[in-house]
Amino acid sequence: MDEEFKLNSIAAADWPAADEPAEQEASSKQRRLSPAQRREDFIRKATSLFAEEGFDAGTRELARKLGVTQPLLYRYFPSKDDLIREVYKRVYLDRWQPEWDDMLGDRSRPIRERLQHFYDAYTDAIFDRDWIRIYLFSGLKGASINKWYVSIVETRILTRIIEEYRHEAGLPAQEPAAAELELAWLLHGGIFYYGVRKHIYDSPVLEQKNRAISNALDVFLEGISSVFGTAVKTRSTAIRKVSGPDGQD
Amino acid sequence: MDEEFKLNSIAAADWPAADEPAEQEASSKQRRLSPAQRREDFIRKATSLFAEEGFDAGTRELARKLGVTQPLLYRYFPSKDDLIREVYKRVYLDRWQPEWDDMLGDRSRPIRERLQHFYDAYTDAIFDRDWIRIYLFSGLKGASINKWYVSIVETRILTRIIEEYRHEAGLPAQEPAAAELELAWLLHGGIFYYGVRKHIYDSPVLEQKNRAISNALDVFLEGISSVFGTAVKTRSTAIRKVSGPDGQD
DNA sequence: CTGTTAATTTATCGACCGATAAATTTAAAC
DNA sequence: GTTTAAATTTATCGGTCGATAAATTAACAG
Repeated sequence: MDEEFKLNSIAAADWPAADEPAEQEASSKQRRLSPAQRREDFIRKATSLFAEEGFDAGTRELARKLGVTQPLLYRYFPSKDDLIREVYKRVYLDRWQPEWDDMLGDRSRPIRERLQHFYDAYTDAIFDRDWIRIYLFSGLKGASINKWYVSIVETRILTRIIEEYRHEAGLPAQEPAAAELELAWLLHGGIFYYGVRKHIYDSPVLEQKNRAISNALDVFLEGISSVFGTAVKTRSTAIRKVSGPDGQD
Repeated sequence: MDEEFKLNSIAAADWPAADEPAEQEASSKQRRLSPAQRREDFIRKATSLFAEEGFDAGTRELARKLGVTQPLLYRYFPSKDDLIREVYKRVYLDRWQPEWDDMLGDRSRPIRERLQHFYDAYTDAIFDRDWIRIYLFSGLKGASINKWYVSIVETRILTRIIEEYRHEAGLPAQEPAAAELELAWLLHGGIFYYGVRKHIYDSPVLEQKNRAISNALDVFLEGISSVFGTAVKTRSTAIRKVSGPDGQD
């Protein structure tokens, strides 16, 4: 892997000049856009097109969606692969919120609360049809940025979850063991799969996402404490019993 | 969805006649194969090719891998889509083991043991590069057989897990609530994601699959019993009872 | 060996793909 | 209004795709 990626690289629209002539507003009758705006439109529409049909979707269809002709693409991107790379960056890099890094490590709050806040926010960002489909498409394609992101999840999220759990449980601090990391993957993958079912399989999921997360965290934290051999105050406030949406059971 | 699927439809090689002239063995110098054998080879190679490159992989590349020319494909399949459908059937239908259906419902054994046996066997069958990649490719494509399979998982596996858990925990029998099913999805998705990491992301996973499953089941069963409000004998290697915060509040 | 059947190949079609070059048109500068 | 730069379109190329028709050739029956 000889590519380098950086989270939140403000790579947005900093090409020719996105702020000179009062930045033309998106009038529908506008026949020409500023290069920055046009480029932005290409990336945006390409993201949703590739998300739906995969990266084999044609450049002509993309141009048609933008109301322009196909060769225009090549004034803004040297090749289709370059466009794809821009889409990658937009999807993978620009959605990571820096505060997530601190969120999990804030020991002034109980871990149960931190995890709930984190996964609520994190899934708000990535349980998005475009994001999750492009994530899997790029994974199937073996894109290096996908493997890079997986390692980010492991170091920035899962390792930290285990570390913070161990701390709150009064266990000695240490590098998380492989089996512990695997348990964190169980939680993370289980939550992630909620998004897969919703956006890839188009399958019905429990409507209230935050409730699904809350129950998942309860099960995980309760369960992990017995497996690890030490209990931790975990339960969130209300839920005493899992039940249907209207609580009838 | 106007298609119908059936698990374990012995759809293997029952086309023209797969058993007449002593069924030619796969000699490398053989220039012509029996139609049944040729068709079988097409499906097999197509499975691995589509698994690697997606269903957009070309028919010429497929033929090349078989050492034949591309138009020959069309003597065995009316169209590429028909070939893809055959691959679907092979991957989705022929791998389901009928005994799995009973495995989960055998109340003469504790649920912990049943779940371990089931997931060991189930993942032996589906944590296969071809299977899991075609599963996701077809999901992204919106193939009806994929949606059908998801519903099979829900009715044949997840619903049963909840029912059996409730039974063993002494809870009243009832249709699993949506939130309960969602928790079963958490376990199932978490385990499934192990295969995704391994075969889609090509990411390192805990070597001993059965240990990952064992830990996952410990966490799940211990956790769910505190969330459901009733404990169940779960641990594989008998350990003390967890200090479940006794869900009554 | 001869004749027949069918498995396989050769040749090719029309559609679509990503990409390039040249012509055109818009918009802003003067 | 004229000029000028560049955004956009028109035209087109070589390659690949799925698919069809016709020619070939291997295998078997007699």
